[in-house]
Amino acid sequence: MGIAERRERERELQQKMRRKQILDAAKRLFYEKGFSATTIEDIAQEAELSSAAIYLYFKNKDDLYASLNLQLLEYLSQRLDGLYREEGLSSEEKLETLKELLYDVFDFDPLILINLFHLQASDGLKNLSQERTKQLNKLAARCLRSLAKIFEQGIAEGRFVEYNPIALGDIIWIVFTGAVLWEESKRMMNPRKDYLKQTLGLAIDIFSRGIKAA
Amino acid sequence: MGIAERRERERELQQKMRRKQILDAAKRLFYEKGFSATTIEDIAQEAELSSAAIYLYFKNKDDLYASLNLQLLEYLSQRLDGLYREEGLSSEEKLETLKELLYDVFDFDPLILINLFHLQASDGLKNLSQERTKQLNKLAARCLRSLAKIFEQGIAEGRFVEYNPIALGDIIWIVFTGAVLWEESKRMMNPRKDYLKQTLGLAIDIFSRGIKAA
Amino acid sequence: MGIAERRERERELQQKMRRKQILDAAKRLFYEKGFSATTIEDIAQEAELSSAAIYLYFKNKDDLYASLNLQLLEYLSQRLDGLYREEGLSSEEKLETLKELLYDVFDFDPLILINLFHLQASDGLKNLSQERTKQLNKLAARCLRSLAKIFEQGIAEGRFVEYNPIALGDIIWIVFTGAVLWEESKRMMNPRKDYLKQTLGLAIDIFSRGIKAA
Amino acid sequence: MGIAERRERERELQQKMRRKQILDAAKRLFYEKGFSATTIEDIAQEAELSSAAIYLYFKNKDDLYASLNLQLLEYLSQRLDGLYREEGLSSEEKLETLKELLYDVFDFDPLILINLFHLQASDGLKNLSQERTKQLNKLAARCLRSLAKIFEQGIAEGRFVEYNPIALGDIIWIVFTGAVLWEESKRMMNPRKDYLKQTLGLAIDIFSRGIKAA
DNA sequence: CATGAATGAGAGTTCATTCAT
DNA sequence: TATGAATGAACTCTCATTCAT
Repeated sequence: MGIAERRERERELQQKMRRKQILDAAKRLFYEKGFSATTIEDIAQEAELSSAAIYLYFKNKDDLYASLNLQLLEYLSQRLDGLYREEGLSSEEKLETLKELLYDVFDFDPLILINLFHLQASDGLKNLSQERTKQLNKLAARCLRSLAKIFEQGIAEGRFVEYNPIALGDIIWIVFTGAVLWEESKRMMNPRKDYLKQTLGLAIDIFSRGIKAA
Repeated sequence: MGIAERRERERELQQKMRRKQILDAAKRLFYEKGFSATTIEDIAQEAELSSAAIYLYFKNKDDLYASLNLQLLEYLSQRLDGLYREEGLSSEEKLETLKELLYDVFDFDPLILINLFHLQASDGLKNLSQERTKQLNKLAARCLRSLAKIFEQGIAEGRFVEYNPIALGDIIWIVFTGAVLWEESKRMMNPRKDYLKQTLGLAIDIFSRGIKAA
Repeated sequence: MGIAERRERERELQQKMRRKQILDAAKRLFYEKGFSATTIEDIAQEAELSSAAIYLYFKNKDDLYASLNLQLLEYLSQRLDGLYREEGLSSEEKLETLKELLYDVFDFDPLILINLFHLQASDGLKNLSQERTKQLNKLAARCLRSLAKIFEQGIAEGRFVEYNPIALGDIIWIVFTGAVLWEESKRMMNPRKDYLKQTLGLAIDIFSRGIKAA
Repeated sequence: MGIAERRERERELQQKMRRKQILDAAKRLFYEKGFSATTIEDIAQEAELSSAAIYLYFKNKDDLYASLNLQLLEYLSQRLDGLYREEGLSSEEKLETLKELLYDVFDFDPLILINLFHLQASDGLKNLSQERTKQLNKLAARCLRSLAKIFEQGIAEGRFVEYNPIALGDIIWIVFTGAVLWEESKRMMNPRKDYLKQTLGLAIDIFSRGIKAA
């Protein structure tokens, strides 16, 4: 039984590694060539597998794509939740920290993040299965809720102007996605330095000043 | 001669109408189903033509797509340029007007605007012809320049904090695209009311407060 | 009535010129790009007409192609017939003259001649109407008969070895077509000087020596 | 290991058979209907495969066509080279043998040979990839060189008149291609007996007499 | 578990040809 | 007579997906 168990565990590990292998390959390719221009065959080659093998790990192309994004959204959601629950920081400090956090998340995996926003921004969602869409939405909603909560706090503490905290959360999200996509789009034309950190930092600074109670 | 001339004019009018007919059909479909999921056949049917006829008016699918976007970008570019050159308004008033302007542009043709941002945000650009990409970039650059100029003015007048005006222009652009895509994405899940105007308004208000010189 | 007549004549002249205009354009294009790669639109543009207009003068693309070839075949047939009937020349002199004649025909219109042999050599014939095929065959047969007759004479006069004159005619034809196509094919790779005259000359010289009665 | 090896071998065999299956189907169809009138679908059906499957074995239609021709050209090239290097034969005997050899090659695969000459004679070459064209030319050049060498020998031995051996090689080639195409073209009109052997034989006999040193 | 082989379905595109004007 | 506009019918090629092994 011990043996069977070990085998079982090994198999699962193996499976997870294969999945990761495929996801990594896909991530790179989707980022480089875009979703529709990336073929399963491409991914298979990059992952050193046959294209048929992909289907052992993912139901289909869309599923693969969504899996990719869920991963990061989960991470982001956790980080935001953590920030919101952080006891030792004032709302203003939290906002300051948010700047770092968002850039951190981007830095953690820029490719996947851009993929995520592409998904949000384009065809992607329309061809996804209901179930996947639900999952993605649930996570995105959780992220936004965490953001809103931070503003709620600040308002309650009298440090922020009394705007609708949900709207404020949305705006942060908008700035984040907009900035990532925009800087990415600029980089596509002219792959120079990466201005995201600066742009995002400035945007959030201005935003902070803009909501600070007089 | 009069006859020939009239015929000529009529023919041109006819042509323009056909183009518009096709562009309208395409716009709706791209918006509904996304670029790659929309077939030429779909567009042709929607426009009540044969698919071969589409090729009389557009070189290929990409060309059709780009035409769609150029149209609006041109419009936006003109409006922004107009605003920048407006003599009677203070920088602050211009910022206030910008809010309206952006919403106007969205209202003028939401479908096409979303298509435009999808293009920026996704696969689109990668598969476009060099020439088209250049055109699009040129127009986008012009928009951004107009935005930057407005901030330049405000800073020169001492009304705005001395941030880099180009970066400020970028941030407005980011907020605009981000907001349109985000509200759109929300609407896709749950096509309720349209919150863009409010969200965009609030974002720009906060932004204005944030850059106002003390 | 005189007027009507003149008009009638003018119209016919006009028609003939248009036909020629089209045939010339087609000839050049078929030669340059090959039959199937040449579109009616191409021809129309080259002839400064609309593609629809082509159909006023030719039933369809194949018809146009065949017309082209009939023209030259007719010319060739007449020349060969003339040579055969020539009274003042011995069979050997006729063979010598044949050399010139063939090169003349080529020189008269290389494009069309190559087209003709392409037609013989490739797809062309298979998609032609029965009627056209018949016409072409009749003319080709007449050419070959003339050639055969020349050899018949030579044999009767005891100057040529007693080979089957029809076979000899075929061989001349074979050498002619083969040489034109081969030199053309060489020229396609490397458009240098034109060796046809030499090659053809040498081939026929050798052939002459080969059939000369001892 | 033995098993893996055997499987490997079996797979390769299978692959080769499929390729041959396709090539055979294509050969027949190209011959019957010509290159451009033959669709991939036709070939697929004849080979009892899906049209998509064709693309597993050949890059595209042109590639398929060229493969067909390379095959035979290679064979011909080897045979000619062998003849040229043959030690036991005099130049005259080699010429005699050439007659047989050429007919042999034709007999070996008339369809493919005619396809080859069609290719040389028509559109084909113009739409082929540079690389393929090069390959074909290289082989054709090799054939011609072998022919030229045979004549060189004969001239050196004083058995042939001192014509340019390269030109003589060309003429043989011309006669061969011309004869194949011409007899084929006659057969197309009237599929009776096959006179190629006779015609070719006679042509080369006459040619031999024509270059024999006095 | 992994894969090579195969395919169905469809996409974009081209073009000879027609027809109202 | 001439044409601009339109189209039907193909054709080549691609790709996600399946299945026997």
